[in-house]
Amino acid sequence: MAVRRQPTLRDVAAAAGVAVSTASRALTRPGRVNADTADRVVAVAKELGYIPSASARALLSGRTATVALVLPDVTNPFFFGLVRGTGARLRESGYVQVLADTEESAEVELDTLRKLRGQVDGAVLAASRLSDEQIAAAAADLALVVVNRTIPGTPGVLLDTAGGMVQALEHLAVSGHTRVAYASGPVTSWSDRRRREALEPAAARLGVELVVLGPYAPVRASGAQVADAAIDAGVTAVIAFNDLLAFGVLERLDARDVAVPERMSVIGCDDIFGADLVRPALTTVESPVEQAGRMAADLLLARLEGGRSGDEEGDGFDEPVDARDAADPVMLPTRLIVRSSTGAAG
Amino acid sequence: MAVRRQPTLRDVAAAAGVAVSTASRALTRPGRVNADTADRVVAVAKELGYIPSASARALLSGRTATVALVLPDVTNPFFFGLVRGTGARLRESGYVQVLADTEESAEVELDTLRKLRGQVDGAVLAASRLSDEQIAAAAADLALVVVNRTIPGTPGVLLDTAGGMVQALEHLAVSGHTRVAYASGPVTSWSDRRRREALEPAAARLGVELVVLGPYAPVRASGAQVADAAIDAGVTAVIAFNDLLAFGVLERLDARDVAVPERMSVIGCDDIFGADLVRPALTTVESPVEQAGRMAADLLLARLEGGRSGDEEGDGFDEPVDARDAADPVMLPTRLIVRSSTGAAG
DNA sequence: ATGAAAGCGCTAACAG
DNA sequence: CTGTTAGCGCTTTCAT
Repeated sequence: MAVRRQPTLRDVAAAAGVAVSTASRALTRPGRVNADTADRVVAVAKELGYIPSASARALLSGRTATVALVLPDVTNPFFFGLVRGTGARLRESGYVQVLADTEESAEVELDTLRKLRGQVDGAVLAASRLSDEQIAAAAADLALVVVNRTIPGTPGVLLDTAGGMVQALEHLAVSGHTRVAYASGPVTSWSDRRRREALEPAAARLGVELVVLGPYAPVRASGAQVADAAIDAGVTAVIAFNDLLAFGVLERLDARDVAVPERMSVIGCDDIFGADLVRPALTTVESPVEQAGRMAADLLLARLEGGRSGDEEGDGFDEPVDARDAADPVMLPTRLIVRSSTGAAG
Repeated sequence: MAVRRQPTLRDVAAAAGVAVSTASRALTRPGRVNADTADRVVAVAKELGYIPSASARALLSGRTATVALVLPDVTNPFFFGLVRGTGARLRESGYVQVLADTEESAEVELDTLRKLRGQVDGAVLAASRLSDEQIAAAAADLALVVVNRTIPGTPGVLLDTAGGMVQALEHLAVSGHTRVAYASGPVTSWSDRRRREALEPAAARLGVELVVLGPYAPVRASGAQVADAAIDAGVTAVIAFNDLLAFGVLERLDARDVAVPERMSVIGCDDIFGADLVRPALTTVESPVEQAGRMAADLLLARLEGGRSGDEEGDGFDEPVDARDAADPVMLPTRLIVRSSTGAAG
């Protein structure tokens, strides 16, 4: 501890016998200065353990080389791939990634976004709990990219879990299931709505009766209700909103001595850690989350590095809308992973 | 997008018809300014959507109100509690927590620490991959608290997993096991060394033969080797370095048709997500990780808020060592959670 | 090629 | 109680 005072550029310049401006150039633009001088400055800087002050640089340039990834819950396994994907891509471009956990609270999320403004150059917003309007408002103050949301004017990347669920339904239909339940997630979930909208016509097409259960909180504990409701409904298969819920379903079915998959097939979504660990192993929909993270970071960096919207001295007139702002969000395909929790209709 | 220019304090002051210094005081020290003036400034600030620049404030004060939690792998379930604990405690004190993932690499960790200097007021270093010397050196430049490491002069908090493992051994001994394997973790692991040092005398005391296997990479894939080695060694129980490894052991035993716990008992460590999900459910050592996080944050905040070591103009003489620097690190107790993967000796 | 000086947004003296 | 001034560490004109 007992942190010692950091050497500043002035110290380096003094020690090297040059002006601060020269030292600055030597360190940031080695080409624009005498080679010998540059070498000496660099040597001195290293010797002194000089590290440029991020605050000072940020104050001057307005850029922090830092990007935030804002998540409702860092410990949700679903986001792991996202963290890796954005992190990798950002590091490649010399950015530092910071993670912000909003604890599933819109209020905390809003507050975080406010504090972040000025601290970071931009943010990737995943599974936001905010309304479209709130996000749009926030996007006016901070470069934003959303994941699994469509906000007009804000770039985003989408995971087509609805498509994966349709694959799941097809898989069940082929196995002879004619009555299948979908255990839906939170009413506020954009993904959930999309899935129901995709499952209904698919069920009709496949000649399968679809029973929509719920909504349920997408956690393990809700699985018991789902399992009971599914048995009541007389279905032979359940598709759960996510793997956590599916885990709970498996537990409850086990407790009630309902054999899986003989009497009930179970399908989850996300392929989180543990899906292949439970017995029977869970059939689930896998999303290219890491790729989604990389793409989200790409979109953000494109804004940051590219079209710097230099509206200094804005005089009240609205800026023309950037053409790319209107671009459709990227949609990434998902796929069904078949494991032993699904089988022929009982 | 199309981020608009942020209003500065100058804008606020101008709009309120006061000097910037007055505006500054009104916003930060409402007491030291005329109430009416203060109200007006605050109103104007809100209306303009003024947000103080973190960079400017940091540049001036040298403090960023930000603390980093540095982890080898954010997606390792073991760290979840830590993230929550430090996060909660830091938020209480108005600090922002940023997570840095070092990808299990000493090099990245060192680099991260370098970049962090100046960006954050301090850092909590968990499961560092650095040498004691490297950590000590880093601690000279940045307020540091370590978790599960003992670095002279650097405060830390320890999880007594070694104690938990002794409990595990006792549990096995009571169940009649007389020959037990410990599947050890990475050679660089401080915890692993402590555990072996604690298990050996405990085994002698309990009249149990202890077979140390390994070292193994603490991942699921290594579990197969562990299981095979345990069977070879003729033990009736395995204590694994962590749950991930134990999961792998369970898988392999299942594949080889070795009944658990009838022919082999299995114990893990950490009680990560999934430990109660696998079949049979895993007996494991649970650590108060969240509490550890809270304590680590406490220690760091104490340094940050308290004894500001103001060694301006250091003249070459060493600072006297702060008394607290030498304090023994806090040690937190752990406990065994018995589930169905352990039973009487086969 | 290099130095001097201005200024990013803010706070902390120091006057008034 | 409030305005003026200086300066945090750095980059960037503008001279030289």
